[in-house]
Amino acid sequence: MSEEEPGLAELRTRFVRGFLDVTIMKMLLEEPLWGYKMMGVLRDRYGVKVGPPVIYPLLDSMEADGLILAEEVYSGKRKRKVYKVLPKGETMLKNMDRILKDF
Amino acid sequence: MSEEEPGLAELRTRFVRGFLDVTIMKMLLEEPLWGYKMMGVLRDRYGVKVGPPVIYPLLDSMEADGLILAEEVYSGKRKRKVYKVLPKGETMLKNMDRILKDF
DNA sequence: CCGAATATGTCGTAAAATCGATATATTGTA
DNA sequence: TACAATATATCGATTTTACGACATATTCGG
Repeated sequence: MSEEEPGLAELRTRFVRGFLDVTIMKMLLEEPLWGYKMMGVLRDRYGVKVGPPVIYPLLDSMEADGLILAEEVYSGKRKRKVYKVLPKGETMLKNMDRILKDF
Repeated sequence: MSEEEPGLAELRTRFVRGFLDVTIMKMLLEEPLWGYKMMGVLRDRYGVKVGPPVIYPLLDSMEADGLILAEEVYSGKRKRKVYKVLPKGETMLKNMDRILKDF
């Protein structure tokens, strides 16, 4: 009916995909998360489908960069790698805020 | 000397490259620009090198999408395609602002 | 006890982005 | 008059990124 607007949803998807690392760290400030849970939050909150081949290598590289740190949490025999943001990651988030504010 | 921080400059480059269309429209709100001039502004203001094979097809597709409109301006025999932002482009910028504000 | 959901992870290809090189023409400067 | 800068535009190869499909193991509900 209405002509397609330059979709808010599409822009948000672009932003989340383009700054998935930053988005993940923002999410981590709100609640403890592990890879599988992140995929669900990204789907439910942003409508962005992020699969295992995207999330797990990304989390590994972010940890290697010193942005986040994993802690292995067991509930029974099930292992979860719960992440938290490190100081370097917090600096990155502050820099991101500055860029977005200036824009 | 100091270890590399999660660079403000690198983040800005990522943002500009990832949202080159949006960045260009923001620039167009401030001053009239054409492709060649845009490359210089992007280099001088953001330190982002954007070459001809990137800028010209992008401007064409943005015009095809109805985001911007080109006007051919002649100074002598030299042709410049000066762009302005169309309503659809303004809507996109407003949506972008909303996303960045919510983030 | 079986299937769906949870949880992490990789392979290999397919799609997309990037970017140097090239092409053409005009204008300004030394 | 020759060279640098302005201005638009494309080709093609390389590099990067995305993503379906697969693999493995645990847990929970019916």
